[in-house]
Amino acid sequence: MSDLSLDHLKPDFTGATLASSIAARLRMAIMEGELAPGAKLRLEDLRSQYQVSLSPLREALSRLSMDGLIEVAEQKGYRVAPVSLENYEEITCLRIELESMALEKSIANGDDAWESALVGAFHRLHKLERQRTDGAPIDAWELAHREFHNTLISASRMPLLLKMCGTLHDLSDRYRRILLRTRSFDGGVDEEHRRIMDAALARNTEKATELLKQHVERTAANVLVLLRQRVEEESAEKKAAQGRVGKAVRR
Amino acid sequence: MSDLSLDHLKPDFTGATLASSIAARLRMAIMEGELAPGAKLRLEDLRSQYQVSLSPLREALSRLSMDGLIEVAEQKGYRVAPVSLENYEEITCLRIELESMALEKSIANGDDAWESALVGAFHRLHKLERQRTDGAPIDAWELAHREFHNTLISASRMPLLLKMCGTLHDLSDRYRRILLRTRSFDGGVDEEHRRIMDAALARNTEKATELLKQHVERTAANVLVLLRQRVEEESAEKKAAQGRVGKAVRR
DNA sequence: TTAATTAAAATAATCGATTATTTGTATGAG
DNA sequence: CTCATACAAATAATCGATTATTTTAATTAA
Repeated sequence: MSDLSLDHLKPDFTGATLASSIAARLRMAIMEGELAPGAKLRLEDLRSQYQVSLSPLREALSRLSMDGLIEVAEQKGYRVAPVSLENYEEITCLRIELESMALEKSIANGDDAWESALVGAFHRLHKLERQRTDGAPIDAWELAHREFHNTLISASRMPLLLKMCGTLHDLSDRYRRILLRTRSFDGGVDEEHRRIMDAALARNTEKATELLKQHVERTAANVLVLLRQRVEEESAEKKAAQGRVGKAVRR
Repeated sequence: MSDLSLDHLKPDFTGATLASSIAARLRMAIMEGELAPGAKLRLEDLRSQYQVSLSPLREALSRLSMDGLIEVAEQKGYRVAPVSLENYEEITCLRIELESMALEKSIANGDDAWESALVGAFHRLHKLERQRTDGAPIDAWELAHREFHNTLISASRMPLLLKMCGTLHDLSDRYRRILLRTRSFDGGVDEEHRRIMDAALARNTEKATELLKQHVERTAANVLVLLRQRVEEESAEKKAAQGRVGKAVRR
């Protein structure tokens, strides 16, 4: 059912190649913010940390760069993709446009298998949602959440579009996971998912896309509050640092 | 003005790294159909052909895979992305949606610099258009054409969207260049470009996006005629081959 | 004849060492 | 003191050889 590979989110690193295993581990570290946005990635450090040679490491970094999680500067090196207000707003805007389009096609084309896959994906997510208050299985929830959104649009018969939506979902998730780290249980999300599913199953395209849009926008609004705070803090720090340098130079 | 790098389309291969140089050369070979869709890419062959080691070669292939020009199968190898009716239809559909969105934003945000860049890009394209009957500078036209479409949407302030549009443009171009290889002069295209530019400069969003849509669809229709032929021929050949095998087995 | 099994060849993935480039630091001239 | 230059250290890019995996071909049994 799923055209969009979810392999890189699975917790086991038994990928066929070393490169894919390293890519998965790096991806997780970046998604969780363990590797901070904008951080420089020195090849030698990574090499010794993951105990691999340069070849698979470069391969892994290349792959992450194509998902927009890493920036590459020729001859200069790699760094974790920085975060910014503009970037998150663009990601959100594109998610709404592209996922809506995909959902519309999916509703038009979805068959019985799609319907049951959707019900199943929601069920799994719903169960994890209730367990989410006791912290532990956050990764499982992230995975189920991604899978639910992916299943929604999986009948669209547009593999490229699905890929784009998956990439945008990941980019968006990084912001959410970094900024909403200490997140409290939010029953509203679960209900939103259910209503989107219901509208999709009822083949009510208008309603489904509208609900999806609201769902994405509401999450984005929560993230944006904290992101704005963080950006302001950082620019304040920067100014303070510049002030100190100015004084030092002056004397 | 241009957020979207066009470096990889320039004819000089003086890229900073070997990997990017190889990537550019491979890209050109694929875009021109010199490396046929679906063709297997053996590392050893490429290595000896381009006189490089495996490291930069893999790096180059990774980069092309992220543009969808190459497919990677772990432990199995690389192949040139195959072509299909469905794939081309999806590319066209996405181009229309995404370029329209980008054009809309670009018209909303475009300043004086954007306007003059657009006029300049059209001028360069227009001059090459008239020379195009005498075959030679086809690459120059392709580059100017890409640059015109890119400039149209360059004021959208959405770098990710620009990147997606550029990628889709390349994918679309491969089909056009492979199938419309012996293309005769088409004055209509030039006129279409001019009308799109005029509508954009007049800030007529509705008209500009509609004209852009028609422009993309008209080109796509031309390609699709030949693509359908080709697909039919291939399936016929396949049947014939199967027939032969069947006979051989039978006797 | 077909299907399963195994050995050999071809091919992809990885490694450790080498080369090229950039970055940081110190020195000296204006 | 500032800017420029040159040197040294750090880092990225590349290479040639090695290891692991897949594909092909040959062989045998059903």
